[in-house]
Amino acid sequence: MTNELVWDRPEPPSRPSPTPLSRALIVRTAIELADAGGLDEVSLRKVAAALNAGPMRLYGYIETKDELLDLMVDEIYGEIRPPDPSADWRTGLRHIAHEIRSAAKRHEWFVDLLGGRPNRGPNSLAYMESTLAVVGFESIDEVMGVVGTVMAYVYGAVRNEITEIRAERSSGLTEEQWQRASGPYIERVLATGRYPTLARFIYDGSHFDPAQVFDRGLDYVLEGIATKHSPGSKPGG
Amino acid sequence: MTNELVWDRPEPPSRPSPTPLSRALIVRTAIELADAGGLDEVSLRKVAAALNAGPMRLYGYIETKDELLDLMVDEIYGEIRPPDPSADWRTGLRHIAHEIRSAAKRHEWFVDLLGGRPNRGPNSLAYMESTLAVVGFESIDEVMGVVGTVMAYVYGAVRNEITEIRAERSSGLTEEQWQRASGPYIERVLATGRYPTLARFIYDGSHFDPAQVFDRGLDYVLEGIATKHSPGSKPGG
DNA sequence: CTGGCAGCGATACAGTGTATTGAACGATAC
DNA sequence: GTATCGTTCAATACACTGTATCGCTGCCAG
Repeated sequence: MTNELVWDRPEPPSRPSPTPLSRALIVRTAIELADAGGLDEVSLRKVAAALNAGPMRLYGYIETKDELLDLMVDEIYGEIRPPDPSADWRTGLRHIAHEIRSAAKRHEWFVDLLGGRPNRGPNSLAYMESTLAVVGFESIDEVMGVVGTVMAYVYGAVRNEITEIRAERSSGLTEEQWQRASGPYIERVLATGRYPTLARFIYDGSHFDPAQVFDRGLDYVLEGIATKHSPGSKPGG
Repeated sequence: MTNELVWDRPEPPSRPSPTPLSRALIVRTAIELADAGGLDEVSLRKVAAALNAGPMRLYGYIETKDELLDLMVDEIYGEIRPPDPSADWRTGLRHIAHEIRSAAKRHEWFVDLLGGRPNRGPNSLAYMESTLAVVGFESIDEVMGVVGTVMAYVYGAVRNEITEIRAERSSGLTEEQWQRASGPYIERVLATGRYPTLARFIYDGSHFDPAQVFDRGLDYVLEGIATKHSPGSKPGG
């Protein structure tokens, strides 16, 4: 008994010449999806679909989803241009801080993944290398303290900035507008008089360019380091 | 036709006097679960199960899971003791920084939620109020810049510290041990000679008490602020 | 032509947040 | 005392996640 309707099978069962895949291609696709729609758009099914593949196919190139995320982070580290090696520590660190900030603005999801787990990819290591190298004190411990402090500030500041951008986007309002006009809740709370300083800030504070805010904070940090390491107070002392 | 086996229904269909619930109780339970096993243990089903309830019952008290997370964060803010209002700005900010750090060590998940979305709960607002109030410069803009900088540093530093603790716990090794002995990967990479400073740090760096590292960085930041606002350089100028 | 093999798809499973549905209860109206 | 109503909860269902397993398919070695 010959089976009927053999001629309109859903697809010719022969392979439809699957797109060739590679780690790099998968990572690039995932980054594009994340840039467009945030980390929520990076699921193995969605990434695979964007590559005309089934979800399981990715496991031939990637151990686990976390590994994919690590690769994405390392890829972004690769976008960060190292400072001029001849630069002094201050301009070098400032350069790196700005690089991180602008990378995070290009890829907002970057900051969601940054502190999450230690990163040991090649680009990440190169980034750490050039960052440590630009600080020229002799004591390696001091170098680490300085770099760690600047990086902690950069990371926290960028995270705050991105969070604010997202809140504005999702509410369609500027933070300033939001704070002034936001649902009756904040108004009511402030009207209780229990938060006088906060109220003063919200009503009277002028809101600067985020880049300026970032730079001012960075200046505080760098100035503090310079003060503690000024000529005369030898490093290591 | 009488139904057979009516007597051994899975449960007497009358209500087994369900535990009375409340927002506060739900939040407390969720925090306990998170403290014990991280945010992964906070799913609506697990929280509900810990309260002998079905998952959907929580929705009578909570709009969405994100709201639960917000409530958890606000609860932790409530644990932070405000600084002595008579303290000068420097000791006040230092106090708050330490409070945040110790709260994050008690509740490691705290840092995962911190920068995620704006927090407007009552405890969070009270925390912001007392933080802003402790900085006594006259220009509200300057206060904001100072507080924002310190908080960015604190947030980034705490996050790094918690991340390191987690990595150590999951590998069973100290970061130092890990770096020195870790799988051949790091060794091999360092052996390429492309990361001389990094190698020097890993091999020669002495690893301090995390609390000391935190304080040193905090001192950098506070010192920088003090320098820029030293008597003579009037605030607002 | 026949076997193994490698790569890939389909299926399956346990878990998630949440919408919908329906059943049981207490209180209220007659 | 009975009927109805509204509230409160549990059960079910849905779309989605990451991933283990399995079985098919086409290619290459013999």
